[in-house]
Amino acid sequence: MNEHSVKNFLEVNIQNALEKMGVFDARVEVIRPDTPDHGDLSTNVAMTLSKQLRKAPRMIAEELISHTDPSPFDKVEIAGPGFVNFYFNQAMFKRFVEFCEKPGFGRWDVGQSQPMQVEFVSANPTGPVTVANGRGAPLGDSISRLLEWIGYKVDREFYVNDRGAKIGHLGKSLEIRYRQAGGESCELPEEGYPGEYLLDIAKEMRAELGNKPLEMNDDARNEFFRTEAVARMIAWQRKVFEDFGIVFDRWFLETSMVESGEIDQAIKDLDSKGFLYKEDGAVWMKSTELGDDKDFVIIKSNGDPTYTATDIAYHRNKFARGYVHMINLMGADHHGHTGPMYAGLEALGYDKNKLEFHLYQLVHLFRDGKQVKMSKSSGEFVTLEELLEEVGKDAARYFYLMRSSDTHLNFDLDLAKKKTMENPVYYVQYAHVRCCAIMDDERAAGIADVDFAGFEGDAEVGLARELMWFPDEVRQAATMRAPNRICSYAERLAAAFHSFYHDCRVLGEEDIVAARRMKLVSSTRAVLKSCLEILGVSAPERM
RNA sequence: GUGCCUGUAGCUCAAUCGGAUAGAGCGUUGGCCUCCGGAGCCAAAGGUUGGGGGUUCAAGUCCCCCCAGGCACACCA
Repeated sequence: MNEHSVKNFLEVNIQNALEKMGVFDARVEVIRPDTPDHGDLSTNVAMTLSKQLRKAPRMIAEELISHTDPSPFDKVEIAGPGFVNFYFNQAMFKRFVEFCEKPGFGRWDVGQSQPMQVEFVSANPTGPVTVANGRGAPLGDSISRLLEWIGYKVDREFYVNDRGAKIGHLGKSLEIRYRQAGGESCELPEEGYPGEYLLDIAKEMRAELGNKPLEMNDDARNEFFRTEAVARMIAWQRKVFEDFGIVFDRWFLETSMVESGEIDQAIKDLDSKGFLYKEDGAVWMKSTELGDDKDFVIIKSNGDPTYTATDIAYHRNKFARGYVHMINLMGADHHGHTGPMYAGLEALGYDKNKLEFHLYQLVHLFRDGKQVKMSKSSGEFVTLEELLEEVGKDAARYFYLMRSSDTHLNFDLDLAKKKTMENPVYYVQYAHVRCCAIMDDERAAGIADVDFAGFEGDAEVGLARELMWFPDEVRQAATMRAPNRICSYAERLAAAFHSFYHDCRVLGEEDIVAARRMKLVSSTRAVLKSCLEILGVSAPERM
């Protein structure tokens, strides 16, 4: 329950009416009509109850209306096949708009402070985060924010694959770069990482440590460059995410599970449950017994655990931490990974419903109307860092978030850089700026204290009608893990405000009008600010 | 070949876990503003929701079959 929610408000009213009719178990759904002609709120409950009550929907609707407290409404109508449409009176608009500036407006307690975890990005520490896997960054962060808004305690986590062949190559590459930085002429191996970033890191280290690392014996030196490379890559990535407004609560190192024995233990447990067998020198998991379409390898014939094996151990570690729910954001290319993961965790007896894999589709960049080639060898930028430099944090985050994560994202760089109304992030931010401009005007002082009855006219009511949906939008967006819904809402609210701003003067009007409209302005400012906060976009006071 | 995602206005995308007449922005066309603002507002035109079946009071949404695009299908991570 949330007293600020218009949906909850009507749900309660309808539940009460239904109880008077002797119906106690109905699932009441409140719908926001697509046009004000259909009321401010609507319900289809008369239709859904039709079968159970063996009555025509319109008859149920009539009975429902006769048992409903009419005081909050101008009118209540039956429409179409049996919708019941509710039209708020002015006092109700006033009531809900007045919630907007209350602390906690839009927040819910559905999570009851229970711990939830969101793992996102988790890119290999072998290079910079790219624009493609960078989509997970604002997405994971905003989903986390939404979950916090509905009352969960959220841990943001980044899983670092700091083990295995690729990391070996990374360490080796760094060593070569280190030698090059010292004037040695040597070349990167075939599988090495050719990016300039390792050379930069090598130079930096060289300045600190001189020739010392090269004097170690082979094992110590390999280990040194490996761990040093990973540590410095993480530090770099962490910095980029911070510039993006994202702070991870935890960077979980895969190697920590080697030291703790968790990987071995996970494999042992899978074995003791009877899910493992040997074939072709490798150890396999019988995931087909759990409904998967093929078995997968747990231990390679060289004795190393596979990525899947360590990831099962990792998720087991997560489960042991007691989260009520875990979300794992991954690029769509990791899709094939979910089957084996679920199989492994199910085999170990965990409730797989607690773990949610959320896949996001790929990103395409467009510049000058043409798609930017994303190959690493091309000169065009591909890193998140470069994107930030080019379009700025606000536009980058907003553009990443404005589309549903399960469609491909066409990121228009030119549009993102435009400071015009075509650019949705400016459209929304500018609405906020306008609110601030009015409120900061010296004529604004003191006019808010006048009491008034409600809102008048299409522009005022239209804005009030949009404002009051914020809590329900938050709830819906959080439930669907869909920050893009907040973008849509913010754009609708901004549009309603720009329209209001055009039609209705605030400053200089007679007291009661000014006070009424100022209420809408300050409420809009508060709600827009909250929207932008969820998106991780700044809410400027002037532009 | 198998699995997943996508297909909606000229373009980019929405559409409340099945709701009413499928909506925005851009673009096009035409209007409005001596304003707290032009980084603005209003309006019009633009649709067989890829195609075909099915489920029901109701389908862009759910099920089945096609078509098209994308992504995966390793002893990589």
